[in-house]
Amino acid sequence: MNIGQAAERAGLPVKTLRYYEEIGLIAPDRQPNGYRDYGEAEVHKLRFLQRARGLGFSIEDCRALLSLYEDRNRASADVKRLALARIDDIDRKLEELKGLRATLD
Amino acid sequence: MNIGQAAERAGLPVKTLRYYEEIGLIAPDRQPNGYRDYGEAEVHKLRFLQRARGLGFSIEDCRALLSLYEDRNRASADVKRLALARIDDIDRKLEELKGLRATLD
DNA sequence: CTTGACCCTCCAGTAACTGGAAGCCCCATC
DNA sequence: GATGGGGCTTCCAGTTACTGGAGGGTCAAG
Repeated sequence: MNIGQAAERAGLPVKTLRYYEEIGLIAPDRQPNGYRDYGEAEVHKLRFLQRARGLGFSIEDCRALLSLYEDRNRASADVKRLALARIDDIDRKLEELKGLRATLD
Repeated sequence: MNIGQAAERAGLPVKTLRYYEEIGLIAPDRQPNGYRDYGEAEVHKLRFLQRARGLGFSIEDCRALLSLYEDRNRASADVKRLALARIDDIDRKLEELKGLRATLD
């Protein structure tokens, strides 16, 4: 699918998808006419990025999270450690959000 | 207190505190020697900023949240609407975080 | 065969820091 | 009272993660 539809489905601006390709995060195929060609897998990852970025994870965090996501079958110690660390981050963020919400409420 | 201690207590780099002053977010007094002088109220707000920024709220969001925080007694319709919108944001973020956590888990 | 909505690249600008140079302030120690 | 170190000041340049815009190609519809 073209970049516009992929962007729409991921909830991200077209510009951001091009930027993600530039930095080597999500590299879609190209159609014969030069247009980027996104598949379901790409859209899935883009959605993941959209959420993670919105929650304050850096691009480099996301790159690591994505590699996790891709190699979920590979169970290296590194990958496990990373996953656990991220889950800790997330739990901390959850607590913070709850606190923020309570303050506002 | 000096900027170093305030930064330490807020969990933010010294540079960031100076930046926040520059953009008019948190403006501490000055000591006779020209050093910035942070009080408890400032530290409190800085901690709030630290958390909200880490959760992906923009500086402008934070500026609004802070004004909310300061005028919590003033109950204008605007302020209420803003608070409710932010709580919605937070609830959405909470859901997203839970989803992310589940994926990783 | 033109018009409008897409798409492409490239380059410049913005948001929110981040690092570094050059220099003042303050306290401790020789 | 000079001196050394750590923390403070301003200013300016660099980085990250986009964002906007110019200039131009592509494609389906009329």
